[in-house]
Amino acid sequence: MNKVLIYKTKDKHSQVEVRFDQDTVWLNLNQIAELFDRDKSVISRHLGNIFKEKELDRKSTVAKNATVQMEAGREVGREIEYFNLDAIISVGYRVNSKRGTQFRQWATQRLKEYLIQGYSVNQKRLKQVSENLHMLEQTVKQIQQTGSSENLKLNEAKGLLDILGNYTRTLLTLSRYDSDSLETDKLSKDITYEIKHPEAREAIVQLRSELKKRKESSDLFGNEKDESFKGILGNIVQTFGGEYLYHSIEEQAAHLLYFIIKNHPFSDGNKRIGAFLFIWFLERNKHRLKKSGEPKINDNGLTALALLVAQSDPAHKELMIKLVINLIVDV
DNA sequence: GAGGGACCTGATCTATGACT
DNA sequence: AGTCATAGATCAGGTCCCTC
Repeated sequence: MNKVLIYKTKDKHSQVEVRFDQDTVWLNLNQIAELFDRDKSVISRHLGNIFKEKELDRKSTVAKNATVQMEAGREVGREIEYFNLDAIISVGYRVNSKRGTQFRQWATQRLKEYLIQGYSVNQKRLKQVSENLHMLEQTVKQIQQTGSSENLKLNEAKGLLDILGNYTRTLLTLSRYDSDSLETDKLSKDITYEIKHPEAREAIVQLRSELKKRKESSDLFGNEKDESFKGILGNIVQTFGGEYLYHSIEEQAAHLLYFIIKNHPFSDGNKRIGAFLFIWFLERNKHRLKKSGEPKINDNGLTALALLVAQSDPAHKELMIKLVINLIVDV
């Protein structure tokens, strides 16, 4: 949830863009300076004192936000500190200006309206997203059942793309897939196998020789174009503060599938390798792939997923990742 | 104590030239 | 041609010092 409103001072001489997010408002140093009609050095000093005197906790009132802005005719990405309403109000008392009082009244009123409006919009969107996602999952499952005995042929794959395309278009009309809709407590955090390049490489070599026997692979199959495959694996297992950035087996597997298909690290066979390593990785982690004796995802389901990922818009990466996770997560 | 100007530091980008 | 290092420009955020 993130919304920007414009606050205009009563004399209309200045206006400030105010970000509403997580039940509070956020302003950066320059905006606070503009708001209270004081030099930014004054605001900086007041904020310093507020935190030094422990009137407020810096950690809970300051957020760094990556912003891209125009500077001297070029785009510059910066991490700018934003201060929440508590910090702004504290500064307002210290600068003792009329502007401070006016702003507090305005912000409190807007915040109230925003919370009421934001809640109803969010409820509506959540319902829509869950309905659409359910339909998409059902489609993939249906395809698995109807084609379980034989591999999907090219024309079937094309038809599948059309079907999936329709559902994805519906989904894409939503402004953003809600990041909170996945129940993360159902994910398997017990990652016993960390994927490594030499072993993954060896698995691909075996896959190639199998496919070669069946004359289903070219000489370029599984040939690493550059260092990008290593980069993908590094990305999957990256850590922050001693913990995996992708905390669960499902998240790591889904990202593995997605990155291999979308980044094309191999000269040929990216979709097949992506799908193969996806299953291989889940098996190495002893992830339960079977539900009441039946595989949660079979070859054709996997083919459908690989094709769907391949034709998806990179802007909807998170949606694709969540779809993959939803199909393998224990429910 | 509050306010403001001058100045410093760090981050990020572009332009440029040397090198492979 | 592509990569890398460096300088310069610009801005955010902070400190120092002086004035009121």
